[in-house]
Amino acid sequence: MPRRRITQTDVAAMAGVSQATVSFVLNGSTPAGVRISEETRQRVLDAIRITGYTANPAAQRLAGGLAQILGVFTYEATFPRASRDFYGPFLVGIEHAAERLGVDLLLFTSAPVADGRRRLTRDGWQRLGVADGCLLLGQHEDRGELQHLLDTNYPFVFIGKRGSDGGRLPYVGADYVGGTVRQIDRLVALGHRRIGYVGMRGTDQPTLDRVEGYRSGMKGHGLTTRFVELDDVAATAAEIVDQRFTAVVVAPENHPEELADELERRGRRVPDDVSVLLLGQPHHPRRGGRNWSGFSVPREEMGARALYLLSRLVSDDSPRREREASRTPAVAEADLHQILVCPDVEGGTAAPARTDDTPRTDDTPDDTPQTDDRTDPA
Amino acid sequence: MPRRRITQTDVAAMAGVSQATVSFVLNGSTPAGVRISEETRQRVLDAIRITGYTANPAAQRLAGGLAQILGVFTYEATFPRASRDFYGPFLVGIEHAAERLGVDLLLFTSAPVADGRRRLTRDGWQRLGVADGCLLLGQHEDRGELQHLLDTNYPFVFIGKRGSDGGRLPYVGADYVGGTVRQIDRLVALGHRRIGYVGMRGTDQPTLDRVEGYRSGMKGHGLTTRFVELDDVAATAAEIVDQRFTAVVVAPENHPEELADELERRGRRVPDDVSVLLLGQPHHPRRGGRNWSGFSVPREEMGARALYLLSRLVSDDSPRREREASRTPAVAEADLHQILVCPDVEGGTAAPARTDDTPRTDDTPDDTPQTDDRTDPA
DNA sequence: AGTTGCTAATAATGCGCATCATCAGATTGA
DNA sequence: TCAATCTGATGATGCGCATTATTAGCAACT
Repeated sequence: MPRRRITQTDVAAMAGVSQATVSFVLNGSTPAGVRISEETRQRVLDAIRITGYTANPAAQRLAGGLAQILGVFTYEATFPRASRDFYGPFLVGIEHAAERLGVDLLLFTSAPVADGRRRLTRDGWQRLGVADGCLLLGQHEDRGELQHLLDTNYPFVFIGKRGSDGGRLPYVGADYVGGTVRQIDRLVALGHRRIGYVGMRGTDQPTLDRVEGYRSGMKGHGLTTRFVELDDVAATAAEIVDQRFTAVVVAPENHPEELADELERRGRRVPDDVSVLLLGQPHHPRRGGRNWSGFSVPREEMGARALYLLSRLVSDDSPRREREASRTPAVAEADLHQILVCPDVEGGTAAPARTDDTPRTDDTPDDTPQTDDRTDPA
Repeated sequence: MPRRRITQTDVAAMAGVSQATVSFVLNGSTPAGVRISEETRQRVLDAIRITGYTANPAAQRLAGGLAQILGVFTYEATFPRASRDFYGPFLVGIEHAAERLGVDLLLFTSAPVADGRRRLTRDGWQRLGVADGCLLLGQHEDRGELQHLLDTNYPFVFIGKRGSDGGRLPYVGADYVGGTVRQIDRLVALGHRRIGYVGMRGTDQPTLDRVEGYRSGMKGHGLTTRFVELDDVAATAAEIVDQRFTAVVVAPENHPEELADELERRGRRVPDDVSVLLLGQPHHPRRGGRNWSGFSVPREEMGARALYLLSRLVSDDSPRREREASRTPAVAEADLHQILVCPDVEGGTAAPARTDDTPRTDDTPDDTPQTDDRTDPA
């Protein structure tokens, strides 16, 4: 029935104590040697229960406390739909975690968008302050933007592995390397030897990791790495046919659906003539699309794990936490960088190599030394 | 480079004015006859530009201003996935609108969840206060919860039409009635006469509206309404066969996919023998699912429109707005209740009635008076 | 009796901002 | 020339909370 917000002062009045006492009771422990008797504590708790008091997050935050609000900043804009399809699952995981943690989520949709990318501008990061901490997702470029966060000691967690610059940045990533290695293993087990990699020359972490996985997987079997990197899907398909690949691994951003169509247009059936493994989920699942074999990125779990991690960082950073630092262990160094397994997907685009089609009929690895199509720094 | 937040006081110092002056400049107009000369105004704006100042939303909100944060409360929990699939599109539209409005979104994931439904408890609504206003989506039950919002004059907008209780509640809904009527029209145009309705006895607004649309559509053509309301999908299919329906309209929550399978198992092909029109989108689109004919609910647009409406209500309610109320028109009464058209979807589950199969071969409406399967209050 | 030590609480302060009440100085009117 | 009016700004206050500094009360020593 109250027209006005119920404040700590209201609760205090009802319990016959001061506002400060209510605050102390709510925050559990006693900052500077302040103690509250069990009796008054109960009286205050009763008053809270009766009035249905809940803290005003804005005030909490302003006073330097925690508002139980965690932020989500997405570098990619929500539109066009494409990115939304990709980020949706992360959000689902994040929301689920938020539900379990009992926190609200703040989506920073106000940040200015320039050519499809959202920027964390100098002033933009000030708005992050309403939230106790923030999740960052997507490829970002600006190094300087991050420096601010580091400097101000604002808690944040990246979703997606950070490579070169990642030393001090907490993140939850996916094991693209391991996932890709396993795909090579699968193909080899099916008898494939001429396995191509269709990849963009992106410098983003997932691409780098997939390439690394491919290299190391092929090397492990003594096979030669062969990259196909053409802009045009049709040209790529032609190249695959020319090179007599019996299998290719493809990153989702390389239009696998169209690629398979092109292959079949050239008389190569998938997977009968050519196996195609997808290194991640299709970006734009469409009606009647193929049922891809490959691995999947545990996006929901990544989102959830990232939020849990953030939540722990936040409580570690809170002033209260620093005082009791000795009691409970802080977030372990090891937890700051989490890499999640990308489970294999059994679809319909992988099949045993056709022995009459492969250059060699025996099962032993191709051991003729060949030069790599690319210079390999490793 | 600043370690600390930049505040209005910082800006004021740089511009050689008082903090209050900065606030006035930022808020544009002059609350109580306060005037700022153009010259100082420029000096302040320059200082803001140089420092990259941005208001602290928490402080703004605490001081009774607007934080440029709009809330989203979902009555359905995010998990299980089902509801997420349904609510996702709304969120997409909402996010898009938020981007354009330059506001952040606060998702109230902290509200307690009981058997899949999130509750807006007495204390929970206090947390809404961080946001300037709030979007409510999903079926809610508790009348009392809403009363609070009304009482406190907190701006909010429902997504989804409000029926009985809707008089004073602003909402953006979908025209289920009209959409359903059009489906009947389509079927009749295809020669169908025995058109059944497969519906749950739900009392939610969409269900009520679909039933109303079906009734009025059938009546318009002088046809008899025939409802099938069985718990079991198999039994429903059997009933459809028994009744020799040549077409049925189905609500998405009634497992249309399974229903069609059951029909075909009974030797009735869809759409050759029985046309099936879906009254909304499939709730769980699955790989290789049917390409449904029917209508679609413009969920993204609903989300976006709702946020725009909310944004306008918020600025109307702000104290500043009330002062200049005479200058710009407030939100018109008419805009408070928006009903969006549900566009037809041309899928593959509608076909002309097979004349050899229908009880009558002529094209004239069935005019033999028959009693309704149900009592029709209309 | 006076000092120390301890418990249990309160008063006071500030976070950053919006807003109201006030005020100094310039201009006008009689 | 002195009050009345207008212009352009400032000071003070409070939003609701966390936190620090302070105090009141009381038992235990010396």
